[in-house]
Amino acid sequence: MTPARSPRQRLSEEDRRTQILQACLAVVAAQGYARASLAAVATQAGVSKGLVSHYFGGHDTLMEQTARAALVELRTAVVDDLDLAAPVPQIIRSAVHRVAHLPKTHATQLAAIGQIVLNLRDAQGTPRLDLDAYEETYAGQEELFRRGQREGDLRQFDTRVMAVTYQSAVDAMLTYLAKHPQEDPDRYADELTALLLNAMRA
Amino acid sequence: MTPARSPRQRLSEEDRRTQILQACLAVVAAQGYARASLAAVATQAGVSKGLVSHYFGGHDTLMEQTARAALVELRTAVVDDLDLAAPVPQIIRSAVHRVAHLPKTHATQLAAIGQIVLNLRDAQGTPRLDLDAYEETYAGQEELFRRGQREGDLRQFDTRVMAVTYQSAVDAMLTYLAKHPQEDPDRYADELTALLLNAMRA
Amino acid sequence: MTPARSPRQRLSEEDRRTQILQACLAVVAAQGYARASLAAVATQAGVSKGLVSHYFGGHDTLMEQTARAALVELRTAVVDDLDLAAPVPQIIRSAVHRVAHLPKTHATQLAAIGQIVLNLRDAQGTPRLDLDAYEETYAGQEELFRRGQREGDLRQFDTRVMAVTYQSAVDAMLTYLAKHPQEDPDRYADELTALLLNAMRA
Amino acid sequence: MTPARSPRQRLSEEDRRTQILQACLAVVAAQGYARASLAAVATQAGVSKGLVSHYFGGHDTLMEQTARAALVELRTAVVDDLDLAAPVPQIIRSAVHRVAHLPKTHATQLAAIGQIVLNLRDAQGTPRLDLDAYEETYAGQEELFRRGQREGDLRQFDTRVMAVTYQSAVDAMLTYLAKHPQEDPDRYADELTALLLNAMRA
DNA sequence: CATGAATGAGACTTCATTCAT
DNA sequence: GATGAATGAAGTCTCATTCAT
Repeated sequence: MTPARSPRQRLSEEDRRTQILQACLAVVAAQGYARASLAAVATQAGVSKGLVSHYFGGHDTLMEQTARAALVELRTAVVDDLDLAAPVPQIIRSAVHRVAHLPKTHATQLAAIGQIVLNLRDAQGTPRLDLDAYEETYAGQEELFRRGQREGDLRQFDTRVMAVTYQSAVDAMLTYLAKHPQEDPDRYADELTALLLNAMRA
Repeated sequence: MTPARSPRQRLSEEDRRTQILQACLAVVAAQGYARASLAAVATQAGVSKGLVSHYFGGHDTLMEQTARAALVELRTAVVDDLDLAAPVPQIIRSAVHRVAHLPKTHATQLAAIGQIVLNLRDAQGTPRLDLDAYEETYAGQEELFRRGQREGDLRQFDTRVMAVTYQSAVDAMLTYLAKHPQEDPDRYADELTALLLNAMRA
Repeated sequence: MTPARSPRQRLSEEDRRTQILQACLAVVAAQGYARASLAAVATQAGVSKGLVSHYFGGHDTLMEQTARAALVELRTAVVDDLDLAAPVPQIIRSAVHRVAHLPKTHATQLAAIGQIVLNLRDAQGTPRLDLDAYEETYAGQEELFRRGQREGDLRQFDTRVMAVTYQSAVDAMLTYLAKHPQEDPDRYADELTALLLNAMRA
Repeated sequence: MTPARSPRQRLSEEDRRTQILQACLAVVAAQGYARASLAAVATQAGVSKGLVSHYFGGHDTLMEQTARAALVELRTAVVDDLDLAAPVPQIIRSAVHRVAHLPKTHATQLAAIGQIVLNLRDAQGTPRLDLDAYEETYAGQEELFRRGQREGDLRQFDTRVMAVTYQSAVDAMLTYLAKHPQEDPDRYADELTALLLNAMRA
């Protein structure tokens, strides 16, 4: 919680940034967005408040970059090594299983992203990290679904509604497994895959 | 934004409380949790800051009561007049359609509840309005699903996973329709009902 | 602590004033000057805040009148029935004994007066209930001492220093007995009288 | 009243703390406890409100530390260089004379301590700086008196009553000299010493 | 006469941000 | 480059006071 603090260590800019981003991630996940003051982040990182401002310009920028960095970590964990040439049902099954393990391996990232996305706003009060990230995701999934339909693995359905539903089911699995750590992720993933493919398969 | 302000109007305690709760709901939905200061709420309601403190004791109590009041409004809008004796698939279809219309009729309630639930925390930093409300909801839905299975309308499946998934699909519909107001709620509801019943039906 | 409250009782102005003064006395003595808000006094008296303002004009006036009323009660308790024609040493002995019993019978008055005298100030920050009351007291005592000197009961000494010292010794007895309720007031009074007369007597 | 304010002067923590404590002492002595808000203290010290909170954590802590610091100053002024091996009557004479000069040299400390001790209370409303300091003082004086009795300089008397009375007489001298600056402290001290020793001496 | 709803000033406190060192 | 002392702008909350009923 309060890492050692050797005074005046000099690090490269790159190292400093990741050090501070990780600290911010940890504080937001543990304490919530409102309590993640610059002072709290600086303490967690073992640096001075001034340094945080210096590297990230200010509070909001730090939060935004923290969210983006966490999102990259999640994407990598899910997509890495996924065989995108495989039949669509198999891709779905693999992806769902990978996501099911995120709460155990990337709990802080999941928690922090939620906090930041929902709370970070611009001067007018509108959300700053709009869910356009989702739009991107939906498009990719629709394309996947359409390939499955073309290849005869999936039946005909509205790919947009399915993409939204699919994404939501996966998100819900995350929330549920995060709140119920004793559940077996793979069992849930199996059930969910069956449910989804039952709805999709030709 | 700044409603007329006739000086020193006297209202009953009941009226004042609902007036302030509505104002809080509006501000949280429009500006986000962090910007919903007592000052902002008071301005929106057209009353003094002191009055808000007087009636709600403090910031956190106001937020909690706002969330609870909004939740009651949503529940009423969905459950009211629903024929609970009907066959389960028909109940599901009706409920999904009603929920689909919430973004148009109860957008502020939906937005505000999300903000408050995610942000309101106690002194230790743990969420204060835990999602135990969900647990309650899941239990009710599982019971419904089991009745459908007994009556032969639904096939056998894990009712807990299905409840989580069902709820998430409905929530996602809400989010999606809120962000895409040009979509036809009933069309989406039809599609989603088909998808869900396809996964459930015997 | 929270007296019964029959709504809208109508009392004469005189009764209302004493009712409120007593309540103020009690609150100041028990909670201290800073906590004796008009609201606290009104609650203690079982009346509305508005009524307190109405009868006393405001916070400071109420405090001043409370102190004056308490002082009158104390003076009466000490001086009443005192045989002012008796030899001076005897008067002193009687007065000291009476004062020694005040902490048991007039504890609230003693506590409240101290609080108010020390805290009540005018707009410039200077004490408002100046200790001119003491000046009056000193003058009376000096006169008494001089009579004793004329009558040969007391030796020659600086009557002003003696008056100040005498008053302080009596005040200290009050404080001491208030903090040590198990002490016997009459024993202390005997000792103090002996001590004082030893310093004064011819 | 409003000292010069060079922007952003940087001081060591130690210097800042004493600077703020001195400012608090001055404001409490001049304006009274109730008017010694953090804002008033900060203005007097020529620093921002935030800094006062930062160094002292809060209002009550600041007041307590101010009182303690002032008490140390007073003790030092009285006890320093006092020949504790001298005969008891001579010690008393010296101490009384020193105390008699405090109103001229330490008026603010005297006034501020009185204010703070009487007003600072904890959450339950009970005094926070209890007069246990007095208990300590009484014990020390009783010991001194007993030595005088053993050595034959003082006659037999109740040392506790004498200690309370002695302390009160000295306190009263302080109050009196503070209110009558034209009085000669040494003359008063001479008179008081004579009076006290008359009561004590064998 | 009496109430208590309502206001508004001001207190304390927390932080993001700046800047002298 | 790095620190942390210092500022100043909110924000929450408390009350004395006013006034419609």
